[in-house]
Amino acid sequence: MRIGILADRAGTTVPTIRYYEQIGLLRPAIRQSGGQRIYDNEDVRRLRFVRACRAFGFPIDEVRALLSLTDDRSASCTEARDLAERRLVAVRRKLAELKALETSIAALVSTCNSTCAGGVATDCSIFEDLERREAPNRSLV
Amino acid sequence: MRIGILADRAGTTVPTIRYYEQIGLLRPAIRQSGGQRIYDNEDVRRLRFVRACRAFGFPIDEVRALLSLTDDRSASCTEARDLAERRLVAVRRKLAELKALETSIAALVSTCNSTCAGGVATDCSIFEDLERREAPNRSLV
DNA sequence: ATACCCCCTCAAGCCACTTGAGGTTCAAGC
DNA sequence: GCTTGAACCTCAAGTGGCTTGAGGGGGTAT
Repeated sequence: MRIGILADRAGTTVPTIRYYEQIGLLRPAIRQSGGQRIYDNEDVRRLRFVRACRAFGFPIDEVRALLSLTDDRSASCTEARDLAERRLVAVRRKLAELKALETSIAALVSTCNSTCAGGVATDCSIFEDLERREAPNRSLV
Repeated sequence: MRIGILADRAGTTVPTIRYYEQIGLLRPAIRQSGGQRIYDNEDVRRLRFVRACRAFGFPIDEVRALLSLTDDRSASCTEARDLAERRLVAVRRKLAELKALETSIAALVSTCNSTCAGGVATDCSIFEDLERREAPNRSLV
């Protein structure tokens, strides 16, 4: 199959596939006489796996590690589990940050609504709140 | 005061301040004879405001908008509130994504622990789960 | 032969900084 | 007055994970 079909089947885009090939995450595709890349069902499976890992938030380097684990009969399952566990910890940390952030922004909005809605912007409570900096420290998005 | 002091007082770094100046988020600093940037307390206030906005997750362009609102006597407070509300919606969306993600990854880990811990990596339940792609669609981090 | 879509490569752009190289300024101590 | 060393300067490139754009070739249906 050609690259556009692979992209559809794996739920991603053509440039992304070429990008993955370029950084060595997917092995170089076989080419037709005209230079066009040709893929098979195994490529669909691998690309889906990569996209699933990415959707789970694994960075590319960890996807690389996971990919190689899927082929390594000498590796232990605990390596995969440990990667997943570390991901889980990271996700939970981010979740806590984001919850605190949600609380803070909601407070920003509701204070403005109850004390100054419709007034002159320069006097808005949001600016006072932002200058007092009650925002949680967080890894900037 | 010099740039290093400003960085400390605003809880950020020297290169970040220069970067903000470069992109026009902070106005160009006055220079000493030797070329070194000099700041005053108003600069501390503005930089703190910028960092607070960033900590709240506002992208640079929105920080720019918020900064100009702080000075614009003809603007309405609702403009600031609307920006904050849109931010709140975005944060809540991300929060929902992250919660779903947490559930999925936790399932990944616990299935592995109960069915295959210590086995050969190639047979790990994590890979089966990832290939079945139960990950939520999400804006990739 | 023509139209048209899909494909190709290479390069640059995005966001918000961070890092590095290589050089200058300034305050303190001798 | 001289040396040291921290703090400063500029300019360029790197980070992650793609996306976008320019400019051209391949494949197939009419």
